Amino acid sequence: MRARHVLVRGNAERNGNLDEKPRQATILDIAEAAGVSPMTVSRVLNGRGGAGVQTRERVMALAQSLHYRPNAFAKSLKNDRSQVIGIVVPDIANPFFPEIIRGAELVARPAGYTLLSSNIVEDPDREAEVLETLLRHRVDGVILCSARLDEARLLQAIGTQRAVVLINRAVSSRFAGCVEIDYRIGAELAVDHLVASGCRRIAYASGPATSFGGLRRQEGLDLALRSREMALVEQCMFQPDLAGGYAAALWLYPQLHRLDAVFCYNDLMAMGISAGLQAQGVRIPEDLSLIGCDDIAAAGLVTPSLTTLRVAKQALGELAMRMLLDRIEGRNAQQRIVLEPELIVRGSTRPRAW
Amino acid sequence: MRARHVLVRGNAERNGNLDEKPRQATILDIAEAAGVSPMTVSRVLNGRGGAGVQTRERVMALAQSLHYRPNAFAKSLKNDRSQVIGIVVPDIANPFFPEIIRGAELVARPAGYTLLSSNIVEDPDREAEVLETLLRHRVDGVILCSARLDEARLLQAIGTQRAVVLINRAVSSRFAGCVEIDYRIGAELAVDHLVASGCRRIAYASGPATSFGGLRRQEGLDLALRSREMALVEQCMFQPDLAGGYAAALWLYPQLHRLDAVFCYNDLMAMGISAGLQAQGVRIPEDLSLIGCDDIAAAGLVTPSLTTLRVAKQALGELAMRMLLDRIEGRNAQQRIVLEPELIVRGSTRPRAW
DNA sequence: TTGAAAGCGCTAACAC
DNA sequence: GTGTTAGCGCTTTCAA
Repeated sequence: MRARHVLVRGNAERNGNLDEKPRQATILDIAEAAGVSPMTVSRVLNGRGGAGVQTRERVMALAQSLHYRPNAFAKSLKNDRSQVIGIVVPDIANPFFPEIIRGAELVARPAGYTLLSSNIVEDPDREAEVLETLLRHRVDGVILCSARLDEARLLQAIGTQRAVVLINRAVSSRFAGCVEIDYRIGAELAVDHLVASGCRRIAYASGPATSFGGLRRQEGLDLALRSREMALVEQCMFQPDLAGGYAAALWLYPQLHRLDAVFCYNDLMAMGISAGLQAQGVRIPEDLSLIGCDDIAAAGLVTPSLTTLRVAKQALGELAMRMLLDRIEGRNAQQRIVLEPELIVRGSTRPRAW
Repeated sequence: MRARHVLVRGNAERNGNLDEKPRQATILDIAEAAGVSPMTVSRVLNGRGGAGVQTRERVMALAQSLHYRPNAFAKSLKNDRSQVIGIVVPDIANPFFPEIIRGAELVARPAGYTLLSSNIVEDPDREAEVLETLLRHRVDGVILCSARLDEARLLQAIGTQRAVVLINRAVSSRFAGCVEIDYRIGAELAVDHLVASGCRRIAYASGPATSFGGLRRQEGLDLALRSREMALVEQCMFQPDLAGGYAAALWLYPQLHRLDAVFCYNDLMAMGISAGLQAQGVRIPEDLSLIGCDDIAAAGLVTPSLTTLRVAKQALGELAMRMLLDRIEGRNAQQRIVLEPELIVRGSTRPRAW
């Protein structure tokens, strides 16, 4: 053993109380025990070259036996990188989003990043707050799903983030990458199908007014209907979840004589409407056709099974994460990705033959 | 303005490249600008007393205009507390868990903690890995849902965490707090109901072998059946999700002549089984009664609607988080909480009158 | 009321 | 191959 390094603090001194668990071992503890400098330990532990074989082995063994665990803070503070990525979703309880998170995770983990997911419960203020928290934690990047903030606040909030990818919300690609679903095409497909199956009086049960995707859906509906010299008969706005769907059902019930189909913001809403109306004796699709959006797992299991626009949720998450990693590393090649939804025809709409 | 503090680094120097965004302002930047010491700034920003009114105002204004944002790492490194709590769930895509997370969040936020949720995709190795990551990030505590690790690995993994609460997994309360569902009582309720509605030949579609709650369910079934001089007719083990349910349906189909009811590990499985069997022409509940567990939102919407054991998911999360906060602060008063599930009778089991 | 010094754990940059 | 120095941003302790 060579130079012996100064024992900065004895164990007794480091523990406030000797009864407590011993403090986490640090690189310094290993260095002392191994009789080398902290720097050498750091090198070994990080697999950088330039360390004698015996030294390496001694250090490794000690790290093991002292239960050494690198302190992520110290590392991040030093490196100015946290290896953490934030993902923000409007509602974790909507099965649409966990699938996106899964996809993102699939890409993030092998790349050495940890995912920090936050749920904003459909509240724009909370969204700003969450973004701020992520900023304080110096996340290396953020994926923001269906941002509910208005343009100004959004730009302000993401302006200071290191790298951002938005899902279902477009901004100039200078500020963030975007992965979008082409809901206009989706709406077109839906209208096509409804009209072909004999529907003429279509309503739109929209979600939050602040939803970018919701606007796109509506534009798509308007365009598709106008090209057929039709128009939306009715429109209502409720929370994009089951409870919102029930509420929408109550609202729709007295208007049923004027309608023969409802296009819904998402599957949860459609399922709520379906259940709510059926409880009143309304027959789906005989009395009313219903189309959802997302194709969450439950859509195929409810009765009647839900006709819906399928979105590749996991792919969405994967693509967004890949794009974010590119942006973090300064490879900004791809700025915008658009996915097209697919119409899945099931039992909540009348067959075309009708 | 009084003493002028040394300008440690000019802005140009601090930014590698002048074209890049300016670096995040630090407490030092504010101190320089305000002509006070960093310490004073720290005091003001943290609302600790002991700072002149004018000083305070000057500092506050500067923090604002420089877009100061505290660096969570530096704080944590210094304070040895991260104000972050980890929550680990087996599968984020199972609607059961987002509800727990929501409950936990509800309690954590007002207490000043951020939630870091991780999904282990039903893989014990991944669970150990995730726990290790949390440890590196020095989370202040961990809520572990339905831990899949065996006892030895579990104790090892949680031994070094600062505070731990387990959901649906019991260990000595020295190591962790526990919040449990009393699945034995649940199973008893289920058997009661099945027997009363004329079922005699009951099977159990179990989830992961490593699930503590799964074992409890089975024990409950065994006890309840034995007291009636009955026994499980059959038992199978599949993934606790929809796909697992479909698989179970395939397996069950050829055995149907020997069965009149299946108790399922969770609702997702039950829904999968229900859909799978109905696709084969099996009538539920006429040919087979089905009971799920959890009462996720979809359970009431599928056809037939699912008889199930309702668990207070959000309460579960809230209670666990409260217990964890207690533990973090050394108030270990309450060590174990048990919640009882409630039988929700719906359409997937025959009426008692039968 | 305010400041100086020191250190949390780790690692680039530069010795040797 | 290995060590020294310095500093990431913040706060505790002690001093003025």
